[in-house]
Amino acid sequence: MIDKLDFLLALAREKHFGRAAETCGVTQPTLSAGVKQIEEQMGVLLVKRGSRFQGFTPEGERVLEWARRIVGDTRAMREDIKALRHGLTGRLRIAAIPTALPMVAALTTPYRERHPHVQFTVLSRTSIEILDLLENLEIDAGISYIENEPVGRVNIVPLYQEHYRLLTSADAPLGDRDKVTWTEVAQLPLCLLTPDMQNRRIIDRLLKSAGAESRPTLESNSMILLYSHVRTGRWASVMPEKIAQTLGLTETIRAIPIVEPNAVQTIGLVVPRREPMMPTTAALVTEAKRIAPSLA
Amino acid sequence: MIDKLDFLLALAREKHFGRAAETCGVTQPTLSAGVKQIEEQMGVLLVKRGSRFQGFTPEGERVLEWARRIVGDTRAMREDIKALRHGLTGRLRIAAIPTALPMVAALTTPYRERHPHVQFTVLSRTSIEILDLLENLEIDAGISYIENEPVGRVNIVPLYQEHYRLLTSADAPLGDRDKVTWTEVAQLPLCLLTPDMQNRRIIDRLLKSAGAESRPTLESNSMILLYSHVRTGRWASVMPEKIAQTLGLTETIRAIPIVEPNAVQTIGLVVPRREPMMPTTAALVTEAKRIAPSLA
DNA sequence: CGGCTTGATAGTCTTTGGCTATTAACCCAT
DNA sequence: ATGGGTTAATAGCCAAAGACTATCAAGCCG
Repeated sequence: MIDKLDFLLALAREKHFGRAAETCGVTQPTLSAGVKQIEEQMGVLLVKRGSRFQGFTPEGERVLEWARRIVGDTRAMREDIKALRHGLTGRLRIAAIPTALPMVAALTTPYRERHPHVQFTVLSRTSIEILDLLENLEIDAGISYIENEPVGRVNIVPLYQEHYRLLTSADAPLGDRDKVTWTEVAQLPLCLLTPDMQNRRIIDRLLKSAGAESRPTLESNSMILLYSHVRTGRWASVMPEKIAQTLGLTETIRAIPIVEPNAVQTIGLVVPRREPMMPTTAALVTEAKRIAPSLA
Repeated sequence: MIDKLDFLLALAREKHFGRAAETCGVTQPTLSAGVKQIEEQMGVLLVKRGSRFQGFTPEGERVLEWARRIVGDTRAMREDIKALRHGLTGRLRIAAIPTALPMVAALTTPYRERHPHVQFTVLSRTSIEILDLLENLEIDAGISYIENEPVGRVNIVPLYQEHYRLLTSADAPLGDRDKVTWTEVAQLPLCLLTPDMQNRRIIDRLLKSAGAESRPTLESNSMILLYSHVRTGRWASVMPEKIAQTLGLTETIRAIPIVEPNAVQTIGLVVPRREPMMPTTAALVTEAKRIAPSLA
């Protein structure tokens, strides 16, 4: 029964019977039969069919919600019992927005001190994708913006605040300043993240509210790429303070506070709202609460 | 898998392999094998054995908690989908403390107006038993005292307040009074519920704090029995106002307010804390919230 | 020590679940 | 239109799981 619900989750992820079957480690006919069996038990069609996958019926969507809970709880139970016997083990899957990646180490390092047998997988994703992955049980925790609070069934632990800096060469325009305004920043040719990243949308909003338009000269979804351009001394970018520090400032590259307004965004840990949590996830929440004050 | 978890729940209820198997509709070896299989999957002994059932190991208790959630959610899912198709159907299982039984009709009657296809099972139980039944998924909702708030994973909807009355014949001692004190009441030979009922324990506490001892002449777990004694005119009892009204006052039997103190206990609906709830249970909560003000 | 209760074990049979191979429906490009 | 390519359903087969009956072993109690 639970395996069949898992089939359904895979189908929701992949939107394709064959691929869903593959991720479940079964063949396509097996997955088809499994889905059909749930439909018979429920007495309703759950999947809209027609020679190819066409999405779920309303009942199907509802069953999916339940399936996420049930499958999630089942896995959590297994982990829970395993932790009772062997301490914390297994793999903790985390996804973080690119600008938060440098802060992940602040979480994983003390975590590993306490629980050396836990392995980590850390993915760089957009804030939207993170919520999606959480929902589909593909990650155990996310690190993302937490302003628009409760999007879905998640719990939130604030971690730190993003402050924005203009990254530029000391001898470039504005490079000698102690602080700059958003209006001034808007005049520069910038390297920014692509618009699917919330960081970019936040910066766009700030530029716009300063009366300027966002017209970045270069877009990328990689902070490394943005930074390597800035390092040449010929480009400028806007980055959160923490990541700018981590990437390392040289004598020639400066990170200048941007004011008017002195914008702030809160970044936090996002975990599935499940009671109790998986033990590995619970330990991550504990760690987050522990270190949050020291990051403030 | 889910069936096996259900075996485990049955075993927790019955504390006996044979009887548990019977309630699950399987034979004893089948249940034994099922339990053993979960133990193998988890890699831990869950049940303490020794020629007869001796309770659960700590890991077993933990698995039980998860099993309750998972099995409960699975049933809720089935009900949920069924409700989407056929409207609300099925059986709603309620347990209430004896003194609250007359109020159940205030809930079931409007409920039935809206959802005529739902059938009811209403049990009279002690407040302790109600929490136990809720925990073990044997009832969908309870009606009980809600003072010592969150005992376990439940949600609560206040319904009304119990006020205490002395039930006695008009020509018996105190029978002509407009109100009496607890100290006075303590002097009478009373018919009260048995001490396993919380109502009795509350009354005992009130009598004690009035400096008197509780020495009921007659104890029973049935309100009907208590009332039938009072009706003879030779006995007296202490009952909540609502049930006294329902049982019917005659010209000779009076319900006299008891003061010093004018004690009050809140009675409420208690449902499993599950998100979302079973649709039939959710409808009951809606109904409870609707009628609560009119009972105040 | 012997009968009774309770849970485990053995042996048999049915059901379920998974696989491969094939078919049917549809999309689309020629 | 028509034929190739894709995608899900169906058929047929086999292995594994699950459930039942019958029996056994360990305690318990008189």
